Amino acid sequence: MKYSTSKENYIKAIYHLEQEDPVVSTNALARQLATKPASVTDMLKKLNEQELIHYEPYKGVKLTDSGNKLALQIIRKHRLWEFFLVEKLGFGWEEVHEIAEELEHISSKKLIDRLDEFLGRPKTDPHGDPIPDAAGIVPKIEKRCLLDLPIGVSADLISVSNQSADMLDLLRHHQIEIGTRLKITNRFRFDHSLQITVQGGPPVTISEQLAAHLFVAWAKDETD
Amino acid sequence: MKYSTSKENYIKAIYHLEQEDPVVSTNALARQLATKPASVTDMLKKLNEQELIHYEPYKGVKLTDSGNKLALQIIRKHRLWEFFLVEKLGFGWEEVHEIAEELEHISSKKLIDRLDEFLGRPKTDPHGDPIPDAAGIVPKIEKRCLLDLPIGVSADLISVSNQSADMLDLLRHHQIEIGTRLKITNRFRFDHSLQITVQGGPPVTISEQLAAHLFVAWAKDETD
DNA sequence: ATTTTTTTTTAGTTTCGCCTAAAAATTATC
DNA sequence: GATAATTTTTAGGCGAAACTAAAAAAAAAT
Ligand SMILES: [Mn+2]
Ligand SMILES: [Mn+2]
Ligand SMILES: [Mn+2]
Ligand SMILES: [Mn+2]
Repeated sequence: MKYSTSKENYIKAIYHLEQEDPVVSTNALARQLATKPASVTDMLKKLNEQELIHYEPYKGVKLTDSGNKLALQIIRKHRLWEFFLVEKLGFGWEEVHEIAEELEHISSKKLIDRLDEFLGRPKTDPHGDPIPDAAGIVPKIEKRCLLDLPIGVSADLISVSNQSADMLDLLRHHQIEIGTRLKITNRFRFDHSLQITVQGGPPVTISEQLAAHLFVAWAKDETD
Repeated sequence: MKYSTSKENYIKAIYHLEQEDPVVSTNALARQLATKPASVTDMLKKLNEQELIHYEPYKGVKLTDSGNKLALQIIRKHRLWEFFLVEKLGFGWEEVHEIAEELEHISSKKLIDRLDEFLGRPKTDPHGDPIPDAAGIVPKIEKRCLLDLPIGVSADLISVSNQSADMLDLLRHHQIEIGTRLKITNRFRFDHSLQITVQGGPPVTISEQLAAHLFVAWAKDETD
């Protein structure tokens, strides 16, 4: 089955919002898709008709199994294209999201499987997000928010949960990227800002806001 | 300026039809785009409004300079993606046209220039058609129809003017592809079929129909 | 120069995806 | 529990891109 770009964007948005709250509201969707609640209601009726979602008026929305499967296919395409753009074409990781937003709607299944193979079946995209495989299975990645990292423990940056150009600019300024080793050396009560070291370099401070978007992994017993 | 997929397809179709006849008819466009003449008339009014074409009722249509420029950009994208699909992802040359028909509408200019660089700035696509450069300049490729090749002169296959799966299947059966060396050993008056050798192998016969879609280049004095 | 045929345009609909404004349902507050 | 605020849906409409059927213009044939 083939769906319009617009429908695919709705399904993907519902998938992402479901991660926060298992039942998705009309308003939340309208915000996410930069559209109006009335337009969302229209579309929800159609998606319900096609059994991609479970929808009852006033009761919010959930993906059906086939909706979920479709969402994962679109996310797979999005993240594989992002990987291609960064690794093969040399794009900066803050430039790729917008382009992938278009490429994710190219319909050929064979194309995406060949691309996956060509790229070496990557497990994560340039923002550290996991890439679902052809069967829709999402590799589980162990990660915790940087805010939860104990002082003095080294951890590697696994992913970022905000991919705005502004945030990624800031990260580049601190010379932080996916894979960079971070260690918290101090926490400040007043504004919850953190003093950290980057790759063992001199300590710098980052805001709570920034830290909240950084996700890291560390070994349980590693206290170097 | 950004145009809809539909408008881009019209502009490209007009460009291709102009190569045959400098003034393009409503019916010819409808045939090419698999749509109805009435729909074409509707669209021509809009394209005229946007000054992509010169259109007067009943007088046919021509691209304006900006329409021509746009057509070349779309063709550039189409052919670069086809090259990518064959050379990097290992697709057969008969599979790529349909996928490129979608990819050609991805809007990022930077993407296409990076892709061009990544591919090594190819001059021709997998069907032997020239790829316009970023400025819209089409490399001029010397070629003549195989039907015009004198008997006994060796020539290389430069391009094919039909990319249907059926025709490309037939070529594969004869082990003919772009770059293959061909020589005519006999012409038959009755049906204008040709006896040819492929890469110096044993002679085979091909129909006039097939030969009409094959374009070759040979040196003036080469008579080996 | 008519008449016939073909091509093209106009008129009127349809579907999709969006909008605004107003109504209805739900949720929060007093 | 009534009232107020918020959320969601309905009603009506719009632009894009297609369609069918009918009218008009152009081209071909007699
Ligand atoms: Mn998208
Ligand atoms: Mn990403
Ligand atoms: Mn196309
Ligand atoms: Mn081609």
